[in-house]
Amino acid sequence: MPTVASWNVNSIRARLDHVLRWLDEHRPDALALQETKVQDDDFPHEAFAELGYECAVVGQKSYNGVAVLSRRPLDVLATALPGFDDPQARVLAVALDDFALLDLYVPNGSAVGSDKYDYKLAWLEALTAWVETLLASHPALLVVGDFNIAPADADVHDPAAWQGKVLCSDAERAHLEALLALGLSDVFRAFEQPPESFSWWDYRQAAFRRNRGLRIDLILASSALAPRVSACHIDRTPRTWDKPSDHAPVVAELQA
DNA sequence: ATGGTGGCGCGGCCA
Repeated sequence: MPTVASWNVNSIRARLDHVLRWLDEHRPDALALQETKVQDDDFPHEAFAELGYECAVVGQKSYNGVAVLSRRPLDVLATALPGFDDPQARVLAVALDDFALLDLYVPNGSAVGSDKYDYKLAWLEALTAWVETLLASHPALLVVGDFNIAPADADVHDPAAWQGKVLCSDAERAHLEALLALGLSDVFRAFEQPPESFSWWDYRQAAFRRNRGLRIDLILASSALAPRVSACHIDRTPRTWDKPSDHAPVVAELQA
C-alpha cells in the first residue's frame, strides 16, 4: 500500500535530521517537500540516497524550493507553471509508478490587497488552467503541498479572528474551489478526523502548544485516484521535536 | 501591540 506525504520543512538543511528521522520511521513511498530554501547544487541528495530515496528538486537560494523524494524511479514532468513567468521555485510535477504527483508551494500572499496577494491569486489562476490540461494527460493525479489557504472555517483555530485575512479570504478560497471543481477532492476530509486538526502553527506565542493553527497543507486526489485513497492524517509528532518546522507532514495511504 | 519566532546569511526579507 503506497504511502505519500507532503511536508513544508522550512529549510531542508536546517531540518535534515528531522526529515531523515521521519523517513526512517515511516518509510513513505514518496515525500513532497516545500520551502527547501536551497539551490539545487546544495540539495543533500546523498543523505536521502542512503535511505533509498531518489530526489527531484526545484530550488533557489534562500527562499521557496520544492522537492519530491521517492523510493521508486520518478520522471520529472514539469518544474514550473507553464506559461506563467515566475522566478520563484514553487512547482514540481513527477510521474511515479501508476500516478502523477504535483508538489506545490503556493505563494503566501502576505496580506489581502498587497502585491504579493495579487501575485498569489494570479498564480492560482495559472495553476488551475494548467492542472486541467495535466489531468487530461495524467488522470491519476495527486496535487499536494503547502496551499497557504485554509479551505474552510473548520480548518482555522479562530475563524472570527481570521475572517477575511490572508490564508482565509473569500477570493483565495474561491480559487481553491475552482481547482477542486476540476474533479479534485481534499482527501483529509474524506475520512473522520479529530476536531481542531491543523498542519501549521506559527512559531510565535506558543501557538503549537495552544493548538492555534491552520490546516493549509493539503492532499488533493483526482476523481480517478480518489477511490484508491484509503486513509489520510496529519502527523503532529515532528512538530514536537526540537527546532521543528512550523508545519507538520500530511500523509495519505493509497491502495495498490 | 505593527509585536511575537525562525531561516537565510549577515541587513533585511520572508513566512
